[in-house]
Amino acid sequence: MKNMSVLTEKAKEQGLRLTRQRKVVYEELTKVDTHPRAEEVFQMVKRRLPQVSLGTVYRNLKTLKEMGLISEYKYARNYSRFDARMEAHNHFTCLKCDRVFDLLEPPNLNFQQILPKQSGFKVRYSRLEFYGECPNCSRMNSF
Amino acid sequence: MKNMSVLTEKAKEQGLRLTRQRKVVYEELTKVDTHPRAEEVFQMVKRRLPQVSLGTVYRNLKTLKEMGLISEYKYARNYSRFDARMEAHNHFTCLKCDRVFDLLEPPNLNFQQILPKQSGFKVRYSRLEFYGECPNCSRMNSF
DNA sequence: TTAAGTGCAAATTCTTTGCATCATA
DNA sequence: TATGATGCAAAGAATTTGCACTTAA
Repeated sequence: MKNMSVLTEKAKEQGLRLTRQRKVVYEELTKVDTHPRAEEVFQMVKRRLPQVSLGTVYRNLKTLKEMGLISEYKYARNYSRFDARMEAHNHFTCLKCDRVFDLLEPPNLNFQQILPKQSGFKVRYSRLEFYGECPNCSRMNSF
Repeated sequence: MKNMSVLTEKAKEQGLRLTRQRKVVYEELTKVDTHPRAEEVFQMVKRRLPQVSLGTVYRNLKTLKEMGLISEYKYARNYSRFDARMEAHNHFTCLKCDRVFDLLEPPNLNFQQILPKQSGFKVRYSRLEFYGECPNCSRMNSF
């Protein structure tokens, strides 16, 4: 699993230990593309490490984020969702089933179209979030 | 103040009462363009109605949102920000001073560029959020 | 008059943290 | 073996809610 070598590398690089808990949190997060919440990650990790605590999961999610290996999204809900996919991409949140989908097509946004060059705003990053019905919920036509 | 007649209208329309607290919450929110948090709205309202409670402010923000008179933004923080400006617009969040600016230029986004027509995703609305340095913090050049 | 709305405080939800102990490097 | 990480439980921060009282319509 090449993902693990990235983790090992980064950990050594930053003088951090590679504990079983940290490894499993990262492994489980790379397995899914559902942008799980901390509680959901906790449940996934718990299946493999029954003794793990929620606090440890929170601490490792924070550490992995600081290592640049995962992203945290706080948009549109009162809790965070986590994602091990690090390429720039957009999200589609289904208002019905609450799932978050990745939209991998590049956004192709022209910032200058929106932010005039002389405005003085320096964009570090941007996020484009879509909300609506996913194909599955849309098909059931019961919105 | 024409904003108030909108409130009166909507309230009558939906069989809701127009209490002093509800009125002042809305009035204060229309006065600012700083996207205040619930606690900040509470402080603004408290200056005019010292007896008001935080719970009442939360309840009224929720009600006003349901009335379609204000918007709630939960992006990027663990708390909400509220806004009485209802036209579609984008936001710029300064990573340094944490202020949120309105960007009124229309986004001019072509959804189909990002979401292929046949994808099955039905977009209800989208949000484009910029993050970076505002003109003021950018000028101080100390990021 | 009467039910929607309020004030107050307690409860909920998500997240962080202090501390004694554990285990990686 | 030294110290970064863990488990546990308690604390925090933002928000919601139950209940008796108030007030707009």
